[in-house]
Amino acid sequence: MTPDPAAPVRVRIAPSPTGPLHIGTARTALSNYLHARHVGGTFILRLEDTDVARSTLEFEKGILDGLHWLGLDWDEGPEVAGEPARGPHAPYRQMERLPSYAAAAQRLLADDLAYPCYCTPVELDADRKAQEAARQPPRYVGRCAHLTPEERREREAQGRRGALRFRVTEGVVAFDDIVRGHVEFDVSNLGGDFVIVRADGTPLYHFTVVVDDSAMEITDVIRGEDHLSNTPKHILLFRALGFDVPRFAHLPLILNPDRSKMSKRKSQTAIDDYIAQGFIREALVNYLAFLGWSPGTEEDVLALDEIVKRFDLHAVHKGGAVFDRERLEWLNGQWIRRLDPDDLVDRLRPFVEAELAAGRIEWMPTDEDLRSLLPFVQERLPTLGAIGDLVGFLWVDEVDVDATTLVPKRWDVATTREGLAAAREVIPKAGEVAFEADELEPALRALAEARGWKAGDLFMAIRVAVTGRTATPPLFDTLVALGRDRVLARLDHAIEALDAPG
RNA sequence: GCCGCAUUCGUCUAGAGGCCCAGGACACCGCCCUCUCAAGGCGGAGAUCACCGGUUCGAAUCCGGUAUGCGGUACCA
Repeated sequence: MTPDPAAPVRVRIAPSPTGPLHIGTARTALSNYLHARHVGGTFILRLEDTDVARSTLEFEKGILDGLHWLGLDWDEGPEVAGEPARGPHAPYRQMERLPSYAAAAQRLLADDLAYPCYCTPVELDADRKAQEAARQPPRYVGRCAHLTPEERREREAQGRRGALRFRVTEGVVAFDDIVRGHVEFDVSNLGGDFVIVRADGTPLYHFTVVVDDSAMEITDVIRGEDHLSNTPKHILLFRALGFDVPRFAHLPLILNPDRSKMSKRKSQTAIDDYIAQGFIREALVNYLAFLGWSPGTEEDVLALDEIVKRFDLHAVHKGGAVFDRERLEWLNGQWIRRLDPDDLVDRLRPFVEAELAAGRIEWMPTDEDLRSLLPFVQERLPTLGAIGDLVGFLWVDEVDVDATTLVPKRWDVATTREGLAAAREVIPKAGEVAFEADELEPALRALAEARGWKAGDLFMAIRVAVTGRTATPPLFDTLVALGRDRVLARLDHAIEALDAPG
């Protein structure tokens, strides 16, 4: 019945192209991937696009791109961008597998395990309302369950197209879920005979998932807990079709802060949005893997290959996990700091370009420019998208400085003017031979000491003058990055701003 | 309503009868480092292990019940 424990593991991720790649889908894909790689199994991608009304090619592409971006490569999957389908069970797109569902439906029909149902949406709605009013659980009333062939012909003759309903038998369906253990459902609570093929002939999820999982020889169905209650329907279908029933593993849900199922309404759910903000794949993968699972050690920053080694489906939790963006950001910072500098430059570039496109900076730095900033920028980036806020002042002609922020807390306007003027004199001299931090810092410290100023106050005045802000990377590295001429010009500009009335 | 699942610091988690009057991490607070901001180091606060019974010499860990939450209940997936 269940797969031979020794048989090679085959798992799949089966997204519906009805929206952008969702955090929950990514996590399910990751769990499947981790399990497959951990046990040396096969990871399959199947597109469940039978909801034609909501499925689009753009969403499909977005989901595939997102999965690739995460580094979750599949062994078998549909043809994309000119690449042929991979794997022995093509096609991997359900709308291209219609004949197999039709054949399976035919078998069920022939065996009288399913029947055409001509009930209209209006009738079904009325049934449901009546049941609700009578405080009964909603269930199909069986109006079409026992139509004679003549009655069916009659309806067809009237031009009515029947949906196909699967006959739900009696009894208890039990299975041993890998994460939840033994689970039982009384079939009488399933809501009666359920539709497996729409009146327009397109098959429904509960049906296609069973036909395909069987055809693709899936051994382990790893999916979200929201499918737990659907599982008995699937098992009934597997049995009716004479198929082996796979093992199941239902993952805990990812939750909104209020502990409801994570939703677009209450949380940021699209992977694309996280990418756009500068989260990196290493962090996202690391974070997602640790939602509802832990290696049982005190390690918390782990690369995908290390997670693969440690991953164990049996150790996955049963309880849902709230998505904690703050923790993701921390992990993102951890991973950004671990990035190779050249790699980081490559990843940063699109975000700098975005700053330019948004008009927040005025020109593009070169890769060398970017690279030279890394020693003091890398550890200050919680996300790649923070680059503009951090050092955007480097790539504009002038910065806005207002007299109030220019004056350090312990200083007054006159001292500030004096300090900046003195710095204006000292800096070019100190930097004459080499405009470097090692030259500038001692000179400015000496200046502060000579005047009896606290170095921090002088530095703050200079910082605001040349960057327009009070929080920046270390001052001397910043001065070097700006270059002598721009430093002097901005100092002059700041002194003018102090002199300006108001 | 019915069915199912779940419940350890605010959050993610460690824990599989004595090592736990519960450990780590994020966030928070303080100190150190320090030119600001980060990063880093050190320390602090934070969980009567949902509750009530039971089993046991001993329970976060086993059993039963209760509560609460969540999921499902579509000709969506």
